[in-house]
Amino acid sequence: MGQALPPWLERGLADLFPAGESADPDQSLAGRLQQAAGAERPLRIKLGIDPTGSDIHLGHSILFRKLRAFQDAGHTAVLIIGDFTARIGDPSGKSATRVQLSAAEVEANADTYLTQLGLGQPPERALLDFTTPGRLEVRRNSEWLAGLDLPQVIELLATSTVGQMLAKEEFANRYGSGTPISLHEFLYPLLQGYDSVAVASDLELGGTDQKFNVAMGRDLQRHFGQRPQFGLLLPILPGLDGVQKMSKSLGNTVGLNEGPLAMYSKLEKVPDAVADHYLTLLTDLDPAHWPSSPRERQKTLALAITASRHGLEAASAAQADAANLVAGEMKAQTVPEASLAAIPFPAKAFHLLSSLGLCASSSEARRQIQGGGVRLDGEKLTDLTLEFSAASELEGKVLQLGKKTFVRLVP
RNA sequence: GGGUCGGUGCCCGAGUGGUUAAUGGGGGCGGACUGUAAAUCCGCUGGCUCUGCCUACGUUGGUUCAAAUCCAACCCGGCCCA
Repeated sequence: MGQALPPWLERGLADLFPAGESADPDQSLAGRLQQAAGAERPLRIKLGIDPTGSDIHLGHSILFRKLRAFQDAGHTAVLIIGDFTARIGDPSGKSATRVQLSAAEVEANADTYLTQLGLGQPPERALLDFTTPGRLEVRRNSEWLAGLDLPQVIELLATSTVGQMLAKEEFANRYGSGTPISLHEFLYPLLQGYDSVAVASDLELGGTDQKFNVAMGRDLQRHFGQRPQFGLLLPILPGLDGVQKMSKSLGNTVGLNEGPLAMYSKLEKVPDAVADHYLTLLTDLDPAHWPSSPRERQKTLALAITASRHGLEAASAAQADAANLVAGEMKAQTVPEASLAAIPFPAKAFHLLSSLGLCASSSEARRQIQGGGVRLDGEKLTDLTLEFSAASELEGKVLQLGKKTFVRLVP
């Protein structure tokens, strides 16, 4: 009989492989943990991130939360910034070839990522523990990938077959539907797998869509004479629509950078069907204490998640504000401010909306006004030609777009 | 390399010489409704401080009073053959 895994590790697991029950440290993670504890050697937990976008959202954060849990248990997080592989583009979950990024873009994205993960902040405020010695290694895979020579690349390619590659679901779908697959995309799983070799990983974290790549890491570690890593996969977080995965391109995300009010008011309306996933994957609340009313459940998860990012005080304030705003009252204290300094006066009302970034374009702003979606201090604007002659006319007023976007105008 | 089909707005997809930013769907945004949401119904969905002016149907040129629609070259892709 094998030992049980600790609850913090099991929470929210979608897949763990190999999942042997024995005490064999090569087949059972419980065995491996025990062996590590006995040898006082922390495990090396690999998580690769693809710095292709600049904003981290809750969907990403479930992996970081798990990585943090390993850190807090004394293990070493090996965060691999895929600066080299980002220039290829991960074909996972993609229906088309990804755009390749320039080295400069990738580097800028990587910096933004680390900042959002909490670089420079104390562990209690940050997503990852950046400060405790021995808990974090940040590596870039260009360190080892950029220097590979052709014979080494060929060795990598030789470990896998076209049939294996085409067995990967995304490739199969694309091939089957006639969507182009460039040859270099086959290199991605191999290079990501080689990352595991380069950092001698004991366990790799990933979403369920990463199973192929994580398994590839095991194959390559074996090929290069290393002990293969465990693969620990977490579910893909459904987005705010409750159906598709959370993804920026689908517009169903909650960004870690969002303010408390925006975060809370988005989260309090996640569809009931996915509320439990959010509670499991994004909070530490004990399921025994989850409220039974669906509406209360939404509020609980929204409060807990917002608090984990902004602190309980700010989250509670956001909760109160959200209730007020929905009730149509204008009491919010935490309405973000927008400066009028850059607006040239006289200014048309629709120009104001686009210049302040509430609307994507001034044409859209006109349409919103026509559609009755714009209010100033609670009063609906209807006149397209409305013009303000000076900033002083607007200072201190609250401009509202739709039900959830508010901005307090300041000089 | 050869043959063949194709590249339309955020996405899919009509249109195949003639008012009009270009049918329809999806998605998105706004309004009503509601426990927030969903569902449903309604409106909007290229840009511009806009009673008008720009830019648009792969790219560049051409034919024409007039082109997304015809012609040419080029670029990109699918399929079949090599």
